[in-house]
Amino acid sequence: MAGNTSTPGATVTSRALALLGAFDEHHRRLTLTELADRAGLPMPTAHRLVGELVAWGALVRTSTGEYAVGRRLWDIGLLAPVQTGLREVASPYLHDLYGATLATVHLAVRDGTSALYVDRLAGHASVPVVSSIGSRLPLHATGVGKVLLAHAPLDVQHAVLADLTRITPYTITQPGLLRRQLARVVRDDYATTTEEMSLGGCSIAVPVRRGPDVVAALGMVLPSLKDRAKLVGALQVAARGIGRSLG
Amino acid sequence: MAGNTSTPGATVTSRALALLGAFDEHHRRLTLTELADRAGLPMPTAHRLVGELVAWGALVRTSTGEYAVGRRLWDIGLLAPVQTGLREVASPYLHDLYGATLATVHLAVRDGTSALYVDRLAGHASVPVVSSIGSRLPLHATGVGKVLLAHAPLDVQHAVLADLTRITPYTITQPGLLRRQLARVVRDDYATTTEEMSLGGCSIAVPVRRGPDVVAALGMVLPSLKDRAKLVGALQVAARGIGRSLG
DNA sequence: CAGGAGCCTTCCGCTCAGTGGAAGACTGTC
DNA sequence: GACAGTCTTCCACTGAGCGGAAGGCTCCTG
Repeated sequence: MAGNTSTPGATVTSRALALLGAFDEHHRRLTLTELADRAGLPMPTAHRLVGELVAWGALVRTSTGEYAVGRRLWDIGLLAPVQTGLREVASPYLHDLYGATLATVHLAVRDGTSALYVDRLAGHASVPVVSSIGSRLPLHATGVGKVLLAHAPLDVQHAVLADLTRITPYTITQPGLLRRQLARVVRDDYATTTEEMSLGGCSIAVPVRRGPDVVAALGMVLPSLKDRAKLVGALQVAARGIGRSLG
Repeated sequence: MAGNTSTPGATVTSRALALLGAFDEHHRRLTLTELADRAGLPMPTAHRLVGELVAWGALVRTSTGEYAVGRRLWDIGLLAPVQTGLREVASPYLHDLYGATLATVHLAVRDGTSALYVDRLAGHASVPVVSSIGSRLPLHATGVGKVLLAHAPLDVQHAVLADLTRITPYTITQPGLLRRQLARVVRDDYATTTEEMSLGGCSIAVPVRRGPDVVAALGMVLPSLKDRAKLVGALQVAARGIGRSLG
């Protein structure tokens, strides 16, 4: 829109969105300079656009002069269908599970080749875990991930099996081994991990089905897998309940 | 940006944001026509901007051809400081409370003259309630609202007391009566409502303090207030825990 | 306390990105 | 098969947006 643009072809909208995209889990607060830098915009341009975003409420300026994501974007983000159906429906079941076991409970969906954590419950007594709502973790190293992977299209499985990054010494990095595990996940209808994502943490997960389709995975993180049978039972009851409520 | 604009002075960014702002709790899915209408833009303009927003992931097009808020906006919305501190810290305490009582548990902050629900837990056994995460309800008709109002600046109190809309036959609409209740809330350190927001639902709420400041309110919704003393105790223990964790 | 490094903000002339009416395509409905 | 409702594409006109340059402002540091 301007004569002397340094990057002809870039739209105003794309610049504004680049500013929003400059924020991520590790950059929740940014100065104007950082914002301009991360969005690849000259300072004056960033300054003007950021001013508009702040005026609207997409961003806020903190008392320290830094910028953060604003409440209005938070509002609108919550309207995303990511949760509207699934999360809303699953919420009571997650609480039930949490109440019964006091372990960290997770609800995740597959987003490309990652597991996207849609909801998470963690109490005081729970094992500390790395996930948080909205975070993405690899499919091959988490309980919910293995469930989602086992029921994913073949091209996704191939892509994931071709790149098994090691996270802990116990992470499975051999495609053949993981492939056999996935077959077992389909057969037994649940998956487990043992310190594959974080040391000291094990997990169990089951698929959530809407009709015949696996739409999500429900899992929990524990210090050990000793009560496996009981936990799988509890998870499956909750998963069926969620599936039924999804209609 | 354009020669023949119908509304000179409006920036591209403001138009794009207007499109995002077209979504709200009651309009989670919109057709292009509705979007253009609600954003006050001509169809072709809306079409082009929406295309960019979809390409970036701010919006998604559903299988029915309607538009909804996209996953990427959801991601970024979650980074808002609204929850980062408070919600994260409070989460385990809410679960503890839920586990102990199985009632709907709420965490709210004051946003202007409304109570903004930052988190909510509801199980199967709980009374059905209107609130959901991200929703705003009036300060004068909810338990958490009364707590927040009682500790709000005087100008906010005046503004709210001047406009007490009736929601149920039991909603308090007399300023004098509410004023006396607020004094009691400050004295007793908890608030109650009886079918003032929704018929069949009562609530109890207590303030969450960070040092001397009331930063949030913690409440629960129940079919009756019979175990009031015990519930207030549980809420206050949780509220103090949250306050302490906030440092 | 001068000098300087890093921030942020304002200014302003150039120009191309953005605009939206008009027209066309693609549904479903009677 | 006409029609009403959606959505999509086209294109000539132009003012909104661009960003280099310059000016503030706030901390440092010697």
